[in-house]
Amino acid sequence: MSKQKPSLPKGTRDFGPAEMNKRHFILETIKKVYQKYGYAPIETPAMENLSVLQGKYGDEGDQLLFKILNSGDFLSKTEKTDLNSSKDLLPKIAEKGLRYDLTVPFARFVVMNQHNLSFPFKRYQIQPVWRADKPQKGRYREFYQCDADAIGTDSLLCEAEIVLMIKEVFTLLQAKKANSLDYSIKINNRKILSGLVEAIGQKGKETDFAVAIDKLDKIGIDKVKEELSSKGFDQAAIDKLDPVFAISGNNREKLQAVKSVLQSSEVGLKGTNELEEVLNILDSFGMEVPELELDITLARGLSYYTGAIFEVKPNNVKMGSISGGGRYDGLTDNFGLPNVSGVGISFGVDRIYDVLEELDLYPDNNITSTKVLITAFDQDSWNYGLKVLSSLRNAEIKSEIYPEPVKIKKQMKYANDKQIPFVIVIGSEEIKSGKLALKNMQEGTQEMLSTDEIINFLK
RNA sequence: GUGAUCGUAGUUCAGUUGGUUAGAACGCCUGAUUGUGGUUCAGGAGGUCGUGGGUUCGAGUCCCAUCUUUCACCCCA
Repeated sequence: MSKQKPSLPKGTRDFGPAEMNKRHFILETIKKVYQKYGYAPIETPAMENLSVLQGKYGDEGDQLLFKILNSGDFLSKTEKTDLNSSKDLLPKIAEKGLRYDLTVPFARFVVMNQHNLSFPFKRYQIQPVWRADKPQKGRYREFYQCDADAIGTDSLLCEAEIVLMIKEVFTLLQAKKANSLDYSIKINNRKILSGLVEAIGQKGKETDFAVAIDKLDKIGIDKVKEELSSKGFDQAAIDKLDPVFAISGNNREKLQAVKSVLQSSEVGLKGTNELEEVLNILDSFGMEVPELELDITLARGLSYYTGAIFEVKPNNVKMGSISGGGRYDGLTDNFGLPNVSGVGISFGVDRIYDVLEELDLYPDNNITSTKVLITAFDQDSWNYGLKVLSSLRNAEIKSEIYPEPVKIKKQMKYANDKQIPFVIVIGSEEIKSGKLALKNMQEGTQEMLSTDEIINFLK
């Protein structure tokens, strides 16, 4: 018998108590904001039928889906010739997959429950998703997304509220003011991108255009032009983009500049009008959002977006986007429910965790642990301690008793390791007098108090 | 998917041109302290050097494969 060392699948992690406390802080913050804006919680299964997932995320996305092998004798349904190609084999041996994001399962949920839902339907959903990616900085194979989506309305109020929610979440997360997260909420509209492609006479090449222009801040204008050229955009068309690359100023000024480039494109102008309306609504709220930045080059990879798109980028930490979203018109169409538009946002908890960790932004007293530990010298004291414990818990004081009356030193060490601030020591003298020793672990001081006095003190 | 990179005690890491019994710090356990943690002091336990092959009289060290880590590209939260 050889003992095997346990290990985790690539790109997955365990979380200890200290990490979970911080993660809960993030999750609770996001949840609080979602609820405040009228979103209701739902959950969907970890696995979906592959037919639901495939074809929604683009070719790259399909490759990153985790597939689940069919149960039983899965080979019995295959032919010898299927073994020649993974493409032929796959659908015969796997019909389920792990969810890749929360938006597509949500669209499925909406279609399946359309007759029970009241539209517009606003839901939030906080669950893990899985991607068969190669792990690297800020990239895991299992990670949590926190989505809020509003479906069944075209109102641009939803877009505006998304901006407000993003701002509120990141304001609340920065409980510790010593450092701060410098971030931008980037916004754009897929219709503007489509309009640009149309305006330069390259209609049909939207995807290549989006992929290339999205890299602008990373690789620069020249490289983007090179990439466009290599994707078959002719030089005259590329040159027409120069005014776009030159756009600067505040959000309103940028919008005006884009409009002039898009004069010939109906869809492009629709995009700029939508963005303008979002800015107007934000003004009506009377909220200043200096983090909001119109970025004509923002594209985002997911292929289902059709209107506004969002992305939140940290500026003082090297990390990809920590939040993203946008409007999608055709997602429920895939499942037989046309003409339903949705818009949503997703926070990437794992990346936000890494960013807050790097900037040391967690509040100091984030630990919700035991407040008092009862220790006992012998069995009689321990039995007495159970009554005390019961009283403490009835008074809603987080408390525990060391499970056995072992050496007091060991019990003390346990309290110390677990950072329990108070310890009650019970021995024969304490039982006799009814006054228990309450030790303050931080000060090292100790006083004799009755159980009631202890409860009043700790409450 | 492409290209690099890492792996030695619970943890972070040393380990010479290949050469006896693989070290340190921190942590852990025991005691100094039979009614008290965190400090101090003394002692102790703990490693088939990621895994599997190969070269060699001899491999932690060299070669190959594989898994894992980290990172860039592609793409993405």
